[in-house]
Amino acid sequence: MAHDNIQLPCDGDGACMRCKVTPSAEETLTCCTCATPWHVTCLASPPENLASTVQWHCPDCSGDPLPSAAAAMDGSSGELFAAIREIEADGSLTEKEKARKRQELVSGRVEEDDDKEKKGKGKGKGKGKGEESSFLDFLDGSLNCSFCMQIPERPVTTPCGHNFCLKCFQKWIGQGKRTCAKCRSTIPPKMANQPRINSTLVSVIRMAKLSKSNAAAGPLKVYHFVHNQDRPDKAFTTERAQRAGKANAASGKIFVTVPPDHFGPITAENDPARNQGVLVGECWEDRFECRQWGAHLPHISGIAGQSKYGAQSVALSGGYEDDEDHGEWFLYTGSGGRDLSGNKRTNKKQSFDQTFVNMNEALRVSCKMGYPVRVLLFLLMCRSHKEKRSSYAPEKKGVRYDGVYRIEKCWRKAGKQGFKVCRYLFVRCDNEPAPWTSDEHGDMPRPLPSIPELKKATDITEREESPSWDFDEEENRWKWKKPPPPSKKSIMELADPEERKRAREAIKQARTTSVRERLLKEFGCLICRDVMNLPVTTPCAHNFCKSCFEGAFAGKNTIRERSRGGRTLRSQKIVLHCPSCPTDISDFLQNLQVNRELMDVIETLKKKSEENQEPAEKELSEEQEDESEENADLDSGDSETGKKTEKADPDNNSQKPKRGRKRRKVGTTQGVADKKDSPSSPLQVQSSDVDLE
DNA sequence: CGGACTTCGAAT
DNA sequence: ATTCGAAGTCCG
Repeated sequence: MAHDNIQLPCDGDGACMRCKVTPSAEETLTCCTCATPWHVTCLASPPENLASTVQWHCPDCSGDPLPSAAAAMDGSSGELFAAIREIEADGSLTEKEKARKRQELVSGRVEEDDDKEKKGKGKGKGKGKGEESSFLDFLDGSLNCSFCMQIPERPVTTPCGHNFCLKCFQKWIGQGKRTCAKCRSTIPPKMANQPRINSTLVSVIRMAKLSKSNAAAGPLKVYHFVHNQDRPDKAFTTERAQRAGKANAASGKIFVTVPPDHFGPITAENDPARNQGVLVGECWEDRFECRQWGAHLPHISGIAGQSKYGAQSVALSGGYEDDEDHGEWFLYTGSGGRDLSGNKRTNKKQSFDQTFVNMNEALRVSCKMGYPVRVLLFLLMCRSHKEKRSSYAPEKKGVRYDGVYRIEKCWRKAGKQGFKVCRYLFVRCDNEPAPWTSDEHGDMPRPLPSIPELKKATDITEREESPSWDFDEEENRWKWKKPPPPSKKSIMELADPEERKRAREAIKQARTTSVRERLLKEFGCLICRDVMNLPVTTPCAHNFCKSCFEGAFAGKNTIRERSRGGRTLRSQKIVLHCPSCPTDISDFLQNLQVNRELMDVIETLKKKSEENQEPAEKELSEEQEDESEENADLDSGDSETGKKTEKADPDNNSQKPKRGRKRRKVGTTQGVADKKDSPSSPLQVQSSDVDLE
């Protein structure tokens, strides 16, 4: 569809997008502003002499940007181009350095010193060179933002399937550019005005960052607590549950090994399935899934706790009109005081005073003791659907773990409805940065905010003794200064040999399935639920297999012929909604581009998981040896669990050239011996269930 | 949009 | 044993 008068650069593979030929070096001209290669012979007005070749601007950079934007920017863009030219002319810089400097200019960010940000803010974790390189190895540079050449921060994806940092992208747009910096496709105005963060890519990057620590993970430590192992992997799987709503579902298996009365962050040693713990910013579809990862156990109640012991977590959902959320700190309202008799689970009306009993008292105990309280935020319940959503607002609905907070004070006051409510001041105290910041470090102790309502408060409670969870000045991090309260549950459960046995099984199972599970969780197509094949990213930042996405609109035209009385009138555009949200994506559908960068990463991960398969099996067999006396009943017991097995693998494999096979020929004889046709693991049940949605 | 229906853990 | 809770879904 390329018209002759449209100028196009070379694509990511170096082929001219106009004539489809890959030009030789002599025939390639590189723009000195944006560093994009162009095919000389396809240019409408190629440079006339050598001098102008050296400092050549491509048609996109030399021409005026959008008139309105150019007017708004006035003379500054001229200065910018001059500065960029200067960088390009500097022979002492490598290409990468030039790219970085260009990006600094465009983004307005000035970093005098490369290492500065890496060294600052101690935190012991040290984003040293080693970690960085393994991180890059893993992603193989395929996701790098074209502006800054780094792993994209807050990645956004253009409809043409290219990924950039949100900030870099916005600066580019701010310069009046309306074409993709990589392929020169036009960027639709909606994307330009309101780029959405691609949360799947965020997950990719997070996984990549963790890959090193996971790879180095040693043998599993003794679990502390495991229960509900006979439950399904996912809540809401039975037919009955589907009929009656999600509340009917048996809540799923608990994946982490913390006791239900565990305080504070959930760390890697209690996460045998992933060996990463529950990370700040982790999101779940609903409260069932959140519960399975141990973050907030009650399925309905907003507060997890015991009145004599303390509260472990709270859910912040905006269900109480008196709540105020300021991010790093917020005011929380206690429970009770509402008449929920019968089935009025949604009654918002207060009909009597709240007192410090039950869960409210549990929160007060945590306040007095200075325990860390996990905070779960219900997304899209605090923020209205209607208000213009910022780039930072997650596009998914669900629950997000925001880290641990301390309750610095609590009191009672008259609520908006006249009845007294219990109030709690939560202040963040987590070693990981909050999901909404780009900080490298977690919280530092901060002064308490001033709370006007305290003047009218009664029953004010403050901490008297020193807090259990506090900031350690020497280590520069939050930690338990006093031992956390001992779990009252775990000891009992550990004493039960039956539980122990099941726990071991669960851990084994978790290990063998974890890679695949994570792939599925992070890269599942929102339609087929399998790992994405040929991923496409919508402008609203949702990801699907190309075929699923197209399938969803099969038979629907984007243009409707309006006819009345036999006469054809003007054609009218049809609005087609994204399968995951109400965004109109009919324009995007017209020219569907695969997110090849994302696809590459998925391929890498798939390969990696194949390679991991063998070591995992080996470890499994070792473990089976040392508990062989228990093995007899293992196989018989498990067979009825109609688990959702991943059936799509054979299909996928058959479509792709089998690189894995080729590589394996190195150690053929041994490889064949190791490789069984069907894994012996008991979770490979016959996949009779074609369990769709 | 509001009511009926369901689940699980905790507190009593 | 019984009650209740910052839930989720279907149905009218």
